[in-house]
Amino acid sequence: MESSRGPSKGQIVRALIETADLEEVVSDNPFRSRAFRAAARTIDAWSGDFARAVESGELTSIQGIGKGIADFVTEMWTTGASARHEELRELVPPGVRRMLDVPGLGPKKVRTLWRELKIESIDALKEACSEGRVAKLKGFGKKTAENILAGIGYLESVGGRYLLPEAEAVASQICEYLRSGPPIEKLEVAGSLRRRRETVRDLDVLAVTSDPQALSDHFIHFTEVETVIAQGDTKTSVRLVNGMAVDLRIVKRSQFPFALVYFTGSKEHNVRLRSRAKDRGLKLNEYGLFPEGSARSKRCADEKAIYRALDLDWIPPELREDLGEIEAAEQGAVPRLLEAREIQGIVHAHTTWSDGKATLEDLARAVKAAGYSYLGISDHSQSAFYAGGLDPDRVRAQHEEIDRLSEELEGFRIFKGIESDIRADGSLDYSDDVLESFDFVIASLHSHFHLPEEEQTARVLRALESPYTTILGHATTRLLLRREGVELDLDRVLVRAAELGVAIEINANPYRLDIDWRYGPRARELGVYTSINPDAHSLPEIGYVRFGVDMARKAGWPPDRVINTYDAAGFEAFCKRRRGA
DNA sequence: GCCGTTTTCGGCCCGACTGTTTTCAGTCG
Repeated sequence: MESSRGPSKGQIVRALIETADLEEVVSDNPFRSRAFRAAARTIDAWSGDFARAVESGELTSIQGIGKGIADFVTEMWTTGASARHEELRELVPPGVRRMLDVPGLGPKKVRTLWRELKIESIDALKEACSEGRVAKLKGFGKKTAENILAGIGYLESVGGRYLLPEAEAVASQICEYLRSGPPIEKLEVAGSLRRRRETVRDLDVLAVTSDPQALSDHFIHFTEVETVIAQGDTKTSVRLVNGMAVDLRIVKRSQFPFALVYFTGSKEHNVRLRSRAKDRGLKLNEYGLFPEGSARSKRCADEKAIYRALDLDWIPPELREDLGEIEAAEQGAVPRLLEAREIQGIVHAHTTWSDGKATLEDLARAVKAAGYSYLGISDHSQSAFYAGGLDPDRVRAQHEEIDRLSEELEGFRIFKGIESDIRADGSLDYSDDVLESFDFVIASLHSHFHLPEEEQTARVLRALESPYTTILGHATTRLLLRREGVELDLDRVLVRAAELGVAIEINANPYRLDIDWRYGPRARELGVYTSINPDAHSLPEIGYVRFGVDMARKAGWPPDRVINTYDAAGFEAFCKRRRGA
C-alpha cells in the first residue's frame, strides 16, 4: 500500500537517538552525540504542530535544533530516511551499539574492542574476555576483562530497570537497615525515585553522619548486598542480589542541600542549573555554590535557597526533567501540583462480578474506610469474556446490588460504571439503552493492539465521539518493562478529548501509568481533564492511586482538571455534562 | 552537533572512583 505520509515524529525521534548512540562510537567529539540526544528529547517533548514546523523550516527556532539536525529531520520527513543515519547503520554493526549498554563500557573502550579485536557482538566480547585477549589491549587489563564479564552477566540477568513500587520498597528497606547502624543525622533517597519516575534503574541514598567510615562499612554488610562495586571516602556503590545498583553518598551537614539537588537530578536538569550558575559567576557542585575563584561556598540552608541563589523558584523534584520547568521557575510560573489528599473518590475498580478478587460490598466498605467519599465501579463489558464481562442481564443485576448497598452506606456514593471494550470498529460494547443505564463509562482498548497508527487513532477517536464515553482508559495499553503501547497519535486524541470534554485516564497501576506523564504539558495547554484511577482488581490495589498522583504531579496536571478531586456531586455533574444531560 | 548583545571559534557541568598507569583516561551519574 502506498503511504502518503512520511515517518512519524516518534520514528524520527528514535532515529535521532540511534544516531546519537552511533556517533558516540565513531566520533571523537562527544558533544556531537550529545547534541543529537538532546535534540531527540526536545523534539519528543515539543508540543507544537510538528508537520508544520518541518515544512515551514521553523525547526531551527527551537532551542537546541540547528541547521544540521533540522536538515536531518527534514530529510527524514520528506524522503523517509536520513543519509547520515543510514551511513552510520552501515558502518557500525548492531552488536557494537549493544556493547554500549554493558556497565563499565563506554564509547572509547567499545571502539577499541571493535577496531583492535574486531569484536562485533556481546557473545564475541564474552569469548574474547574469557580467552584473555581483552586483557592484553592497551589501557585494558585483567580486572577490566573481569568487570566486562560481570557487566554482561548483569545485562543478561535483569536488564536493569525496576518499577516504581519495587524500587520504593527496596529503598525503605535500605533506609531502615542504615538507621540500625552508626548514628545518622540526615538520610534521604534522591535520584529518579525522588523524582517519581515510572521506572528506576538504581537508588541514590544520601546521608549525613559523624562517622562516614563506619556507615560505609555498615552499608556494605547489608544482607541484600551481592557485590561492592566501589568504596571511597564519600561514595560507596553496591549491587544487590536482585541486580539493583545502590549508591550511598556521605556528605557534611552544610553540604547536604547541595548534594540533595545534585543527586536528585535529573542529569539534564543539573546541567542547566550549573550552566546557570556559571552565567552568574558561580560554580555549582554537590558540595556547594562557589563564587568564582573562591573555595568558600555560599550558605544555603535548604534546596529553596539554592534555587533562589540562581534566581529561580523552588522546583518540586517530580518536575526536574528539563522539560520547561526551569523557564517556568524563572517566570514564577511553576504549577501547583496535586496532593494525594485531594483525591476524593476511587474510580475504576473491578469486583467479583467480573475479574476482581473482592466483592462489591467489601470493596465499597474498604474505600469508605480509607476515607474516600465515593466509588466508581467499572467491571468489564460483555466482549471481555476472558475477564467475565457483564452481559446486559448481569449489568441490571449488579445495578440492583449497588442500589441496595448504597442505602446501607451512609454518606458514601457508589457510581454505576463499566469499563467498556472499544470494539474493533471503535464502537462501545453495548446498545445505547444499556449504556444509558450507567453513570459513567470508561472506554478501553483490550484487543486489536497491532493496527497501524492511522487506523488505531481513528478507532479511538470514534470511541471518544460516543456521548456515553466519560473517560478514555489506559490510552496506549502499554505495560512497563513488558510491552510497548499501541501505535496511536495521542496528540490528536488529546485535542479531540479536550473539545468533547472526555477525561483521559491516568491509570495508576504501576505497570501501566498510562497516559504517560510526558503528555502533561500538552494536556495542560489544551485543558484536558483526567481521572486518576487505580484500576483495582483487589482491595490492596486501591492504594495504587498514589502512583497515579505521582504521575499527575510529574505531568504538572492542574488539580482542578482531575475529576476525582471533585466531591461526589461534582463528579456526577462532570459525567452528566459529558452526556449532555 | 549547538550556541553567541563580551565570541562565527572555541567553548560545551563537574567530580568520584577504578584500573592501568607512574600522571591519567575512561566511565558513571
